[in-house]
Amino acid sequence: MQFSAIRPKLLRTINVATATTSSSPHHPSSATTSKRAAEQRCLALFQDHTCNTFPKLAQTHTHILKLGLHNNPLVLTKFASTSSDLDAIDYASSFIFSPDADTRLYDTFLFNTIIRAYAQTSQSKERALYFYNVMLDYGVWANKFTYPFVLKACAGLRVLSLGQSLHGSVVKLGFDDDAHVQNTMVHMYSSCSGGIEFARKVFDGMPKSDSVSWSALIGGYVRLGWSTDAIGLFRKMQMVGVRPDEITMVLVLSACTDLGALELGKWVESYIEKERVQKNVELCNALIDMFAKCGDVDKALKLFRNMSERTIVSWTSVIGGLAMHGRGFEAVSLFEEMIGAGVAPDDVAFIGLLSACSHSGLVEKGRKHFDSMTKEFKIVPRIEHYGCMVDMLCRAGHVKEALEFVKKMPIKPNPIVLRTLISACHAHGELKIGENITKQLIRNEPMHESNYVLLSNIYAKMSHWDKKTKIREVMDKKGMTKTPGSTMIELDNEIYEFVAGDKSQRQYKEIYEMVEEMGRELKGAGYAPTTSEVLLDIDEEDKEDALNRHSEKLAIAFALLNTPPGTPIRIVKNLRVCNDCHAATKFISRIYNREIVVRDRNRFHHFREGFCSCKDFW
DNA sequence: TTAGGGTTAG
Repeated sequence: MQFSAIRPKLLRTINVATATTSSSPHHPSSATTSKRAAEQRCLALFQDHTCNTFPKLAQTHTHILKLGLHNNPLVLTKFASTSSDLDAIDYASSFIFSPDADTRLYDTFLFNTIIRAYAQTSQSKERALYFYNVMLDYGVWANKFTYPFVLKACAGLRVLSLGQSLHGSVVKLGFDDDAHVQNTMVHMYSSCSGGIEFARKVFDGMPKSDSVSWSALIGGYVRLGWSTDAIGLFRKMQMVGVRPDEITMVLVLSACTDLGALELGKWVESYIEKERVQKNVELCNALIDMFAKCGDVDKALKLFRNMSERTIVSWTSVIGGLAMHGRGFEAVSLFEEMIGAGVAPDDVAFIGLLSACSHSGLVEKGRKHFDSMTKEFKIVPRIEHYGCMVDMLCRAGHVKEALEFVKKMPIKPNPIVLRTLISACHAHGELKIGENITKQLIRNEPMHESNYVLLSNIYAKMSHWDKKTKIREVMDKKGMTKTPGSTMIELDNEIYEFVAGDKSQRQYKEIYEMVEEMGRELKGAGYAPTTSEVLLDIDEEDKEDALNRHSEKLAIAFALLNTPPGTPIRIVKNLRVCNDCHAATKFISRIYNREIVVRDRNRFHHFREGFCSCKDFW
């Protein structure tokens, strides 16, 4: 951890502070005011909530100097705690730690105030820890209030070794029996990579746990993607009689969202109603996100319309939800409604909007809003925004323009952008360009499996069969492991997970018979398997067999066997749905007269009567 | 005169 880099910045702000003071006139009346009254006047300045921005704070600073209170501890600490934006906090601390400051005034409360200010701001966790070190350097003792701040900062940085050393200090000073400190320790460990076992250990050793302790642990499980276990923890929490609150419910909903478990999500919603958990904005946002990502975007929209108070997250969740379901027009008009309502869009809202334009082929709208993002809203585009634009141009078939766009981008394209370009080159016949980009990408990312799949597809299209065969050998030689595709389906409050060629289900014989039957019906209806999707070096018949064992097809067969005719089927795939499964699912929706909703890694596909809502662009 | 867990995208 590098803390030394912070000093020069502080010194620079000190110069700014001095310049501001010397240029301002000195009022003789201030000098005659009694010290006590000056202090009161100064503290009153901080009651004004508009004073927490940098320019306002600088103005306040001038006043402080005028009143001769630059070394008053009350004023100093109030000064630091008022700040809420990073520049302002830096400014305040540069003032407090200026070379002429009276170091005898430094106490635990003063440091706690500064550490808290930095720990609460997302980009300044390092500075919180830096000032913790400064505090120790000055020989000022940390108390039980210091550690929740410091541990929180460490959680944000996700550095396990640092957290362990703080844990050591906590034990040494005897604060490890304090409930707040214990809960923050669970949170810290559960946020650090590789720390979940430690979090569990602290949690298990706690004499008493409350909803905060459970939420800290459940949150860790959710962050790791251990959603099923997170739900399991929630059930256990109920069993031991700890009442969940709105934050616990946000986390539980987040786990449902990850699993795509709509029925479970609905149950959680009714639980919230039944238990009268306070439905604040954040909980409503989590509900909206859950419904949108579990396939019921209309319900998400309804909840959104009924909200009395909305934040940018509410708008973004529902806009992103519509985009994901291919309802780009509605997403764009909701975005425009948001601006009309006076809510300023942020960078995330623009990602939702641009991805809506991309998924629905709204190229002109996309260009217009991308332009307004930089010019009107002064948001600097990140690689994700450029990525959306490239994706949008590629889907619309403007491959040449997309290539030009990438060349002109002020930032280096990341592998995601390059893969988008390569897929477009493959789809629109720019094979040579696609091959070159892929080779370059493989040099940068030699262990990324999908780069080889892309190259293999390009060679197949170029009819370079020998080169295509070689790719498999290269992959084997490098010992690359493929992320196994898996599909989940929810049935009677249980979640079933399938992987390719799965035989772990009790029903597996019937499932494979059903897959066979589906295959016969599909062929009769004119479906031809897309065997070029299969990377393995095997003959055509075996390839067909490999496709039939894809996890999506197994899950659909399972659903056809276990649900009444005519009921919709909802499945969740961990990767992008493959070409062949997409084509097959269209046929299945018609032949078996089922609406099939597929959530893949990127978006939703609604299959109905032989068609998909994505109009074959995904 | 200070304290703990949460939501959008990638």
